[in-house]
Amino acid sequence: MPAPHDPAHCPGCATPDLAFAAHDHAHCAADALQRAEAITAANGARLTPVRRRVLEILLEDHRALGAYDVLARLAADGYGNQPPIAYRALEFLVEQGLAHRIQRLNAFTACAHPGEAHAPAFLICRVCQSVAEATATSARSALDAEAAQLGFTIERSTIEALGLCPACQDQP
Amino acid sequence: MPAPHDPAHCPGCATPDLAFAAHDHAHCAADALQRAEAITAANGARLTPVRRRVLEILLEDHRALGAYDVLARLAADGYGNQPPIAYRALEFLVEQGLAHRIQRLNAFTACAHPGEAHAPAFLICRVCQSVAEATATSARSALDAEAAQLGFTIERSTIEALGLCPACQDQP
DNA sequence: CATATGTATGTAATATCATAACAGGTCAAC
DNA sequence: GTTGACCTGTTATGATATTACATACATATG
Repeated sequence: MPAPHDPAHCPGCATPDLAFAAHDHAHCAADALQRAEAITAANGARLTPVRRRVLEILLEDHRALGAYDVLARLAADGYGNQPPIAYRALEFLVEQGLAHRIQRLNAFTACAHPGEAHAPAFLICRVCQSVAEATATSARSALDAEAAQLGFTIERSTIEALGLCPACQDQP
Repeated sequence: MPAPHDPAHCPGCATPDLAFAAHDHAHCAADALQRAEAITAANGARLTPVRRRVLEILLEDHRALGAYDVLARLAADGYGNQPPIAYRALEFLVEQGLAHRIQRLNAFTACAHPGEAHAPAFLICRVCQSVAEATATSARSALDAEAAQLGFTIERSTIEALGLCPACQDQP
């Protein structure tokens, strides 16, 4: 079992705005993969070659990829090139908390904080397409409170924002 | 120009949980149509027969309909039955603030509060499929604050929750 | 009234996203 | 080494959405 993640050794990982902060991305991705091994093992699930490869592809940068983009990459690597190949691997990663689906984009992104229980909000830059995970704890609890007042019980909620990331704001 | 909307005369309309409250839905829908006339006129836009009909269809109940569902209804009424017919009318209604798109469902719902500036959260019942608009003011401002802290500027945000409405909770 | 202009609608074709159903392969437990 | 669970491959199809172009309609203007 790998050592627990230590943000102190991961420039960028310590901040919640990982996608927007300069950081050692190779480390960031390698670390995520290592944690993925641990998490799936702990869950009794198998991080098979296809699944692992899909996670690697998603981890290449902090953006969201469509299932067919992933599929094309898989096919280039010699895996099957039918949609279910990609959808199944992506579904598995989402179930394991290793990736998230971005509703607004019909696309998927690697989870920036695997293993930590969280229900993030996504900040999507409409220029560079980068996707950051924000914690959204207070937004979510405000929403829960309002729903409760209406007698509605929330089971899952989606919070996604479209706009400009810090870098893209500076050069309009 | 129709009289301004008076919630006092619209049982249910005064509450934010319109979709879940018992109310005179015929009045609710008729009123929304009337307001739609006023709003489009004020915007210099035309509420043409197709567009009006689409709005009527969406207003039939507080649920979300897919573009192809709407299209089938239009075709039955003698309008064209190619996808752009429905998508264009829906897009128009969304632009005019008369309908909303529910990302999670790839579907559309009539706006419950047309004419009032708002950026609602949607509460979607997974059993009866009803969709309520919540104001989500505090959730949205919490989200804005967090994004601002990360240097991200939000232009549009989507807040959608899936769960159980009051009625469906009572009979599981 | 004629006609130019912008806007709306109709239609064909196609792109994009997603799943159902089944066949075959892999691997670990027994 | 057979069983059973799970994973992958493949075919087919369904669901959602857009592009491009043609036609019709409305309004403003000569």
